[in-house]
Amino acid sequence: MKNFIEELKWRGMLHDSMPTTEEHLLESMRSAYVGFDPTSDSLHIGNLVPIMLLAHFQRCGHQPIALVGGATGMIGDPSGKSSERNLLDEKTLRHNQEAIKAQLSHFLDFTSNADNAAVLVNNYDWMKDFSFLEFIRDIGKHISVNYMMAKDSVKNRIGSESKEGMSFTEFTYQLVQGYDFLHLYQNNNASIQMGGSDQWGNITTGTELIRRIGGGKGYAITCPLITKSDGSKFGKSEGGNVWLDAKRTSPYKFYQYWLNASDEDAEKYIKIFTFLEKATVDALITEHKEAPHMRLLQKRIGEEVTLLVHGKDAYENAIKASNILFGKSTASDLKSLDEQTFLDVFDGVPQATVTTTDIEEGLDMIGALAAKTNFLKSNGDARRALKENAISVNKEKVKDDFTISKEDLIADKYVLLQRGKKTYYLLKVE
RNA sequence: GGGGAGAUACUCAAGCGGCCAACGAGGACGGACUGUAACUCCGUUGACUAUGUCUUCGCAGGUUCGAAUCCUGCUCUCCCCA
Repeated sequence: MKNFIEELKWRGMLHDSMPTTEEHLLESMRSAYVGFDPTSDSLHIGNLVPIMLLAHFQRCGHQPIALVGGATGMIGDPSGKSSERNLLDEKTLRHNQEAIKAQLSHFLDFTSNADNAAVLVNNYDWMKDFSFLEFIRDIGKHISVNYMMAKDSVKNRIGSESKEGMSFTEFTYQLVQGYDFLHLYQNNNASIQMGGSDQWGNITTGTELIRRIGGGKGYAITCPLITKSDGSKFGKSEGGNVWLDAKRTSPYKFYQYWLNASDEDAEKYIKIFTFLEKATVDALITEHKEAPHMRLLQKRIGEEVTLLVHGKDAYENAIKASNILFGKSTASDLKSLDEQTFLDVFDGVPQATVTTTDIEEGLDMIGALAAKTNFLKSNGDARRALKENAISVNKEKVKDDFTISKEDLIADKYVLLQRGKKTYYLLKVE
């Protein structure tokens, strides 16, 4: 049995654990669970850390349990600034649960016959028939309000600086989550709950219940919350969350998110988000430091994580797309792309439509940039940009005397316009 | 209620009768450099049928050959005294 705690330590994934957790894990196979919020049908990379906790846990020979918080998701965890939750109907809940399981199965083995095959549970299943009266009698009785009030998640909300206050529902959250732990302890033999360091308070409420009601011992392991060296929030790009679902965040953008990590962050990420061995990671870091401009670390993280989440084809397309946007690709590279990949790459780029007649007559650059498309705000702006040598058609710099003709079409209907290095416009011919 | 100062482009801020599409700084964008980074350097930053024309300096009038600039009224902002 591999030492899970050791593994977490060198990866920088251990924030805190209860005393004797390590011994408990070394004794025999154990089961640990992590909760996921099913308010959406996709996880995002913010969920990746707890996922990796479970994945490493399984690789160390233990059994991971993924808990979908159908019940708790309705309440809203007061740790952090959750806004009011919408109630999910059961159909949506089940749909989300299946989608989440599909994503988790890239990291966890649900199907093997081994003892430590992963399990997915939904707390809605045991909470939905639990009446309020039963709950306050059987569970609430064992935990004092004083104990609950001492938690940071509660203190922060009822202190005098807090303007918001907190509803009874939110206050109850820790009890419900705590009960999950007790339930899994009794029914799934789960003795450990893992989560982000903000979950410590909620987890200990669970171990408290296990001690008082179950007469046993529960353990807690938390991991640090991931930060970025520039202070911005991990897992967000301009467009919002970076999702694991390719429909929400294209594999190309997903790959780019990792590639754009700073050197400092990359050293942390490669330990946390890949399964690479310590020796490999150390070698990579040394190599990276010798030639930081090669960005070996970022590329490797992007590769490992994209392969894991989206698979080989998607990863290769992401590389191809990256080379087209940032590498020295040519018009012929562009034309070799099939239409779907082309559209994926330029997803979100401003588009405009011109007629086939425009192209047949030869579309001049002023028309293509401003007069007919409004990509730039005036004809003068377009002239200026041309004079600055800033405009490319299909990745090749053009002057103001250039006209777009049939030969420039990609997949027979697109022309890629570009101002400077990063600003793209897509001209569609109909 | 009385007195004073002000309103200029994305922001700050010069200009106080012709040389003003309006100094300068920041931002933004582009070019060179670079690691799809940072820094640095250079350029662009009202519109257009463009060595020219048109529309802009709180709003509306007026004086003048000529107004961002002077005058009158209005709107708004800030400050001081009551």
